Amino acid sequence: MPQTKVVSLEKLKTACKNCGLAKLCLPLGLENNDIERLDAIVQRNRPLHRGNHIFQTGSRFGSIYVVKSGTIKSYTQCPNGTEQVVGFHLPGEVVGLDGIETGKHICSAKALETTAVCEVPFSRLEELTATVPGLQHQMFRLMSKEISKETGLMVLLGKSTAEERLAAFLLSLSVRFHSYGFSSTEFNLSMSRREIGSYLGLALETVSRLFTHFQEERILEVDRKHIKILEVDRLFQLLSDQNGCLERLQHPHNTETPGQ
Amino acid sequence: MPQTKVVSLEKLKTACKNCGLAKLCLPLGLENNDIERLDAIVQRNRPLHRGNHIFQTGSRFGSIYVVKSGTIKSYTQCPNGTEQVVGFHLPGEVVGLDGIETGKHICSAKALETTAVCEVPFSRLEELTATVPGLQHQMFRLMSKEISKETGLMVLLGKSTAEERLAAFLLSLSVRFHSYGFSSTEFNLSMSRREIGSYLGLALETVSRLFTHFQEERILEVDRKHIKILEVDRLFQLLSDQNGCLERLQHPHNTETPGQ
DNA sequence: CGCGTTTTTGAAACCGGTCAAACTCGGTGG
DNA sequence: CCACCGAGTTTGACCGGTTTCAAAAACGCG
Repeated sequence: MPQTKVVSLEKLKTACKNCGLAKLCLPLGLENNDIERLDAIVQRNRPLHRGNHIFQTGSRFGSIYVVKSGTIKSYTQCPNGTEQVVGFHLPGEVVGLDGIETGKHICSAKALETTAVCEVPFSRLEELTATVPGLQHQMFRLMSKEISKETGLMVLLGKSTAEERLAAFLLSLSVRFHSYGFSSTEFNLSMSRREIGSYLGLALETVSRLFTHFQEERILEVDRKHIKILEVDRLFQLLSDQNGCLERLQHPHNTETPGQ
Repeated sequence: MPQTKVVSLEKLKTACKNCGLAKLCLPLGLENNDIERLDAIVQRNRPLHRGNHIFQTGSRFGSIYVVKSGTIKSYTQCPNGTEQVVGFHLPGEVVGLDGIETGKHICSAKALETTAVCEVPFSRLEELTATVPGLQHQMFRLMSKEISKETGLMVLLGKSTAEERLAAFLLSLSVRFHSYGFSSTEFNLSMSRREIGSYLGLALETVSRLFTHFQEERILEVDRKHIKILEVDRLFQLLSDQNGCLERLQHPHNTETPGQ
């Protein structure tokens, strides 16, 4: 392997720190200048405060966003006032793909805590994906992953009990935190019980009861927003008993290299 | 407008008849030879019989498929034997996008009746999307639509009652049949009560009861697989009462031209 | 015609939702 | 410094929609 490859990887790591989207390029070994070109179109906005919106339902779609730190909640507002959470986005994850089809966002996205995002203007990204073939493939993969993730959630919401849903949710968070370099067993929930419930199709009281139940069972230690997972295996058991198919669908983060 | 444009549209219609994917190009006005190139990579396989698989869970991903006629069901098999339906695909709709990310399909797809599909080898499609910029955008739109559709279903499964789910399902079928040139008020269900229930997260008995209930209410006429919608408005009412947000999410088939 | 599959219908059990009240915590202002 | 307030959470009791179990009926197919 020539020296340029090493330099390229070094560049990549820097770019990766700047913007989670660059992670996409890693399996691909893009050329030096390609990475710079990707990096160049990324806009780094100032951090969002709790409650700030990235975009709202119906607003014009122009960019996709990569979470650098913090948490983004995407949700829809029903006419009767209640909101329905459709996703939580952790560092490294992408928000806003829903708007591509119609040119308008079909849901709103707001920060649950102080959050930094990278804005990637979509038209400029498309120019780039057209000229960098590997990048196009990565975009397809990214969107395919989003589809798989939602399919998994569908299965969860369609078949599972409240217990299974919360277990799956906690494991999903655990896996995702881990893959982004945080602890997989101890973390803070940035969302409320109500928001978890909305996401999982449960009443907030049910979520609360389940947390205390898991604590009584010594599966978790719960202190308000702080979660410590004591027995991951028992959480997994709760899923695999009924819905083994979830493991496949729910955790698309065991990213193996494609076509290999 | 020059003559070539007219010829182009003529070609398009032919291509459209051959393969639903070509529909994607319509809003774009692709050049003559571009359409031919798209058309050239499409493989037309012989019709599938009821029960035949297009692909199965874990099999290598190589192509996406466009339904020409009939119905495809995509589903996952849980280890305890029960299956979970994750989608029904009508003529004009695409199957197999889930496999792009990992290179393996995460669900199985089989024909519910005699069904014809076009096979589009993905690597060749990618070559084409890289050289035909408009086609790339259409692919992004297609995948974005898939994401929106699943988001809508998530909301449906998370919040709604059994009645609302079946109403949404019937309306979704109605809209889709209509947009593909069939009657929007009278059609045959190619799937069983059990499959509908699995898809909507309900027991098959519940689905059956709801059909008789809708019939008693004179909203539907049901004769086994044959459905006649008597009062579309009342079906819509069932949704809008609680979940007005579904209208936006559930029916991404009101395709307006993007960015306009 | 007879068999198996699908659908319908009934009755009982249960999970989770709803309503209501108590409690905790963080923040604010007297 | 503490009393107060409101949002978020916990806990309890009750209710209702769905599931489950069971059996009969309808239909499709050989």
